[in-house]
Amino acid sequence: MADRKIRNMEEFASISGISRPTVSKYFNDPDSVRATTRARIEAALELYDYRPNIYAMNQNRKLTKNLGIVVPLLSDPYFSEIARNLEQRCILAGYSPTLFSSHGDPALEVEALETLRSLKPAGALLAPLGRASDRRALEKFCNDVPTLIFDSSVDEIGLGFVGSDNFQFTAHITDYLCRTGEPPSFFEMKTPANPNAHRRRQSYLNAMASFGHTPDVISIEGEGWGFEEIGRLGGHEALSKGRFSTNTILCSNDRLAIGLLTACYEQGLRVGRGSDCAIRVAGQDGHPHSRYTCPPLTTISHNYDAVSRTAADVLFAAIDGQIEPWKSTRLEGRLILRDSA
Amino acid sequence: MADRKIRNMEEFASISGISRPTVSKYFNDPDSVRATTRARIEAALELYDYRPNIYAMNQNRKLTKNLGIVVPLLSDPYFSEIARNLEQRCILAGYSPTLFSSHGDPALEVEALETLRSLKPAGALLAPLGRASDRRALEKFCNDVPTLIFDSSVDEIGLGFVGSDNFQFTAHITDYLCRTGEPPSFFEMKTPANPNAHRRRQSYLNAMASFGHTPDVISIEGEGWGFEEIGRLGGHEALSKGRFSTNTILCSNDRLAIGLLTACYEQGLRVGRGSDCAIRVAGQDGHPHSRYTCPPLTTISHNYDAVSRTAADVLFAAIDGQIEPWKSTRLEGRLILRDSA
DNA sequence: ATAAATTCTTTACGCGCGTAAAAATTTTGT
DNA sequence: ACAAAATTTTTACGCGCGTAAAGAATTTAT
Repeated sequence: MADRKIRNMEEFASISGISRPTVSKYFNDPDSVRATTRARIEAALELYDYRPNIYAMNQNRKLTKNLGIVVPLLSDPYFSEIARNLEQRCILAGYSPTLFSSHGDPALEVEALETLRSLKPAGALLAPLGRASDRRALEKFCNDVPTLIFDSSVDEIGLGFVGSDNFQFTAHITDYLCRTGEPPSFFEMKTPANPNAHRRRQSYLNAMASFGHTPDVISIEGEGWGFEEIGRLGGHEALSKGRFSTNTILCSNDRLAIGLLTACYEQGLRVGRGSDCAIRVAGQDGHPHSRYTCPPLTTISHNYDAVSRTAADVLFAAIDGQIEPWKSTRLEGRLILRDSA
Repeated sequence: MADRKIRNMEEFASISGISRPTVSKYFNDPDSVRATTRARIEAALELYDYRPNIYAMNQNRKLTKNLGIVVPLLSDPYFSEIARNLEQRCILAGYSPTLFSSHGDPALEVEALETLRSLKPAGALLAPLGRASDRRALEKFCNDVPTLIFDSSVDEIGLGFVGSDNFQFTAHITDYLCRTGEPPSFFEMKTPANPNAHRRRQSYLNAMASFGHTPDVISIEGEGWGFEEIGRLGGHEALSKGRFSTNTILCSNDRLAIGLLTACYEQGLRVGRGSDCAIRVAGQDGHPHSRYTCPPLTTISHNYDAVSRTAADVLFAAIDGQIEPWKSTRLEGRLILRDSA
């Protein structure tokens, strides 16, 4: 590899003996130039390894291939997992995804959207913070950029919504718990960040009513995104004050359940469905970590793959010009039976 | 807020009655213009909320304020945590960080660096994949962009290296384990992705030798970044074949330990330091999740804050022109005593 | 071989902004 | 009120590339 440094397309074009517009055409679609010129360009590419500046490229394109992916919190493995999945789909479809995390902060969420705007994206996949989100900012962004909302819905903005069917989630796992033991108490945060939490509580209430059981909701204090610690502390308090009316606890999400499991451990309570166990604990989400708790956590899992595939497909279709009315797609979860309940 | 859409700085300038170069100057440093003009601009800003295109801005600057942060795998909470920490420091220092994940793939790591190049970054913070990294590509990048390597070192490239003192880590926790019970066996992956693993094994061997104990290294099979599952499977095999020579196991990292804890649970082994426990398990890293395992994991924790602060400071200093010779900074870890060992 | 079709080169402009230099304006000092 | 100093406006070019149009060159068809 010759080590002369190529500064721009102009230089690369002249050094490879091809005109710049043709080189530009090549980079937009290698098949759009004659085979012989393509070969010449690629030969030069071998020698000088030049790459067009992606940001300059997108500056003057009518339709860029940029996509934005915005998630509330990358340090939550649930989001990092789904973000990774989405990124790969975008790349496979020929787009250049850029990932943003709101870090749980509504101001940063708006910031991320503004930065994203500068990329002139062809579209965006956005998982809003939820309750705390700046609705107006999101809506404005959706008006300018084809945006698919996923994970947690915010009004009827954007191209549509793709997420999990939280009613089905909770109904399904509540049903399972009722059939296999005492009906569950419901363990949740009093002021959840995510609107899905409300759906889950409601679904729990519905399910319990339909089975003829008395519901028992324990709403614990705690702000922010440190769900495990919130669950642990709330769990300690609830356990020591005997606030659970049954021996079965359905948590609003897996991270809360993980914290509760720790609280149980710390109180010497054996968790599981064996006769030697004092308590059953179940979560919701199918969090990547739930397999490795002790005991492994029974949960109802998002269909990660289907959610991200559907979300990506809807966005790609919209970018390709297929206009569809706003639509909400909610995918069912899969019950994962493990030892905790 | 008037809802006329501003397309570019030209439009915003004319609508606010200020010339574009002055507006440009304002955005680069609001204090560089007269107070009255600043007020006029900001008044217009209230009305029309325009934002300069960040990518166009950086196109023609000699020194941008862009920074790149590249980590091997965002779905590992260790990296997402340190990435978040670094991002905030960059923002506070007035930079615009962009986060990239290699997703465990060397090709994507190179891709990320190439994309990053297009941003004309003032600098980069890079945590290499390790063994699998394309050394030459990294080196070339470091030659062009002031880059600080963190977490795992690769030769003496870039401005320097900041990470944890893996020798101290393992020596310290090995010492603790020896003093409080049986000397530990060492549980690791045979082909670890991260070079730190080798230092930890070596340090374990050294420590055991210095205490006059016979070392016992169990190297398990497994490729990739699914450490928990690797640890669980390897743990099952090692446990059932009786390959641990003592009742104390020091894992090469926390994620492996988490998998091993699950294996212990599944084999009905009680983990902890109580007399009723069959086995002690310790990890290394201070993984965000280690607090919530059952039992909570004894580990030696990275000084996340100091690592990221030092890394950021070294980079900022270099960007500000302070030329220092290449230097490796390795920070000590803090022993976190919990119930598992 | 010749005409038609395709592809390439040349030329030129645009994206949204940084930045430099000279001219015009405003502010400051006295 | 006046000159000096500080700021702003005007003008112009550059960053790295997309893209359109017209003409030149090459390939394909007959």
